[in-house]
Amino acid sequence: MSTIRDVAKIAGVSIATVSRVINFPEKVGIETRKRVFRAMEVCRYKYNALARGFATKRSHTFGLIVPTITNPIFAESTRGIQDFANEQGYQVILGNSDYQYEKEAKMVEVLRERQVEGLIITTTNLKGETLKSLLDDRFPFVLLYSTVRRGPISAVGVDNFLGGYRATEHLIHFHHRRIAMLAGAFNCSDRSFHRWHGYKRCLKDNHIPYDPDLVLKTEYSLARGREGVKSLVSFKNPPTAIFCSNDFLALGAMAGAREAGISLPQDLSIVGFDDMQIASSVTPALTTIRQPAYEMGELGAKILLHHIGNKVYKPVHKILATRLVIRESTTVVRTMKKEFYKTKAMSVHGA
Amino acid sequence: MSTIRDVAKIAGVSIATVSRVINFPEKVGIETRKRVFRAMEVCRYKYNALARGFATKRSHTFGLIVPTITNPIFAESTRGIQDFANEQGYQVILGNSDYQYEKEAKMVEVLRERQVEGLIITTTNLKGETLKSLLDDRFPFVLLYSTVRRGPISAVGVDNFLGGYRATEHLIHFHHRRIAMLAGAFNCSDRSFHRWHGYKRCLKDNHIPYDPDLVLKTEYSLARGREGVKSLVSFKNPPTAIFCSNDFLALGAMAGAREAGISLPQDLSIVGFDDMQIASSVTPALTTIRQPAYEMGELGAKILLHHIGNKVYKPVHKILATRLVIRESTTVVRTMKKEFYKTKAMSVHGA
DNA sequence: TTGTACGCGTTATCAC
DNA sequence: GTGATAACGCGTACAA
Repeated sequence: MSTIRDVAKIAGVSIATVSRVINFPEKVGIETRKRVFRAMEVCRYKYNALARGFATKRSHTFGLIVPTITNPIFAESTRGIQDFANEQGYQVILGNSDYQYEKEAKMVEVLRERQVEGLIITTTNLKGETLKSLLDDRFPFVLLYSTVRRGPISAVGVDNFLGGYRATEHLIHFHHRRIAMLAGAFNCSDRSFHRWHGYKRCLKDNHIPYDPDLVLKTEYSLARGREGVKSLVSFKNPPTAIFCSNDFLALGAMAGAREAGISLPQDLSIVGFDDMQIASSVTPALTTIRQPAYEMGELGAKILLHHIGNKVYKPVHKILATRLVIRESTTVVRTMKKEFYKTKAMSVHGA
Repeated sequence: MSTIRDVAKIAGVSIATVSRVINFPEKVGIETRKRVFRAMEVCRYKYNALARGFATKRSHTFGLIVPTITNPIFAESTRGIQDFANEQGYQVILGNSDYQYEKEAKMVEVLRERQVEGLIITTTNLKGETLKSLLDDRFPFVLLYSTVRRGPISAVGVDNFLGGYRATEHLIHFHHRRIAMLAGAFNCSDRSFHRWHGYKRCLKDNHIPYDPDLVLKTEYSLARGREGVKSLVSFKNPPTAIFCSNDFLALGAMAGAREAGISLPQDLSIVGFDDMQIASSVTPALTTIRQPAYEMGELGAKILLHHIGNKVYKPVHKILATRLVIRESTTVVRTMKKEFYKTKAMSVHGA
């Protein structure tokens, strides 16, 4: 590979001039410029961005750590991040933590050694050493998908508590009282934990006793959703509705329920969380809590770049709005159907 | 940030020794080693992998270009790539082409400037300048998802022709004769083109006339699948089955068909291509051509690393097996149901 | 407008 | 076992 030295020699100028042609062409005489460009062609010169990064101490790269890119919701936010980053001349190195703190910590280590200028992390452990040490070193980073309202860490996420609350409320509105929850393991994500809190609180506010047997903590996957629902419906007093901590779990639960001979949504209402693309195209279309994933990623990248660019660090916390998207996977509890529509008619009259 | 120079000074050794402690600890006396390690702690030394890359001309990075990471099938293969790469001490920079050649070309440019050691590309244009110039420069790269059986370019993919053939054959076996195809635009991917050829050929082999009106070339998305099916079923002589070029299109088609009041699979059989995770969990579960995405990615990365490591370049072509996964979205054409099962019974006797 | 010279953090090749 | 020193390719003062 030829370098600016080769180009300089061929063009009969100094390396500084070549460098200028690359970075500030207008600062170089038109004739010299042309000569340099031709010289570049002659020796098939290719710019070395890594060398620049080394010289300027700016890699124009940042690291992104997600639980796993195979979850479409993370793919979505990743696109948001990439699109903005690329536009700004940044590239992103992607790593998966599989919801394991050790992998996350290792990845942070590796990426920092690689001189990424900043990190976007969907963390598995909000309280871990990793984030603390990032903070100590004043290393630019922002959390994604986390509900952090204050403190020194920048984050963009949604109100998971409220999301859980709304999902549950929607079910209660449909007269469900035996409402189960398929939750992601709490040690994997504070998100699931907050959603569960929202669920619990909503139950309480509506004077529905909390039954711990109705809460299954499991891994975020189709397979676990499938299994979970089967165990749930085998109870002597099974739930009439399930709130799932993410759409994978919900979609898996729908499949599992059908395998168990349950008809949806008549015999079992299901609500998810995320609103991944496919959620609106399945049957019954999934009722779910929508997270604006792409926007979240975009915003996260924007904030990170801002941190990188500014000397003074002022953490920013953004809570984006979620939205309950009511589709077909939830309906009025069977025994209450007549009742429900009567009430409905009345309330319409009342309005 | 402190450097090996600082460490050397504190430990009272030369920078060469510090470097040796980092790379070949056993080559350094135990006492000196300890002193160096302590010095590292003192000045909170962090290794700079970028500087190493600069010095050794090995970035331990490679680039990955996919159409879009939001398509779960590409997320799957990406995981295969990452897992293998990380294991080998490599990181991957991810870029999206959105099936646009210009974006792909630009991305290749950017990544090469970044000194990635190799490239894995799911290309949009097999014949373009980009790949040619990569070849000219003897730059290590491998194609993913492409059917390339010979020539100078390394590739791992599946037999798209055969996949298209088998999908169509399956439909014909179910007595369908009006078989439409929802295809990805041919200028976006040779994959769709080959699948279409398989479809056409199978029709021919079974003496079914090819009707160009039954082939819709469109973008790979849920929305386009939805629209496509609606236009298809509005024909005076509508198809009884549709072969979709990928699962997104198929899933979209299922949703669209239902919106058009068609019951699945009785009135319309649908087969997809990819077998993305969700395909087995929808209703009706999607019959599709399975591609081993994760393995494909893994193998691609393996081949790339091999190319990077070896001086002599010998292209390798791997065609992985696809598999027709018959689930619930395809069935015997309505009018032929009785006929079909009679034949079936006979053939059982015959066997 | 153009050129000289140095620095960035590491590896690598010699000597000792 | 250890140290001195020259690369690596670029940016950037500063000088001309």
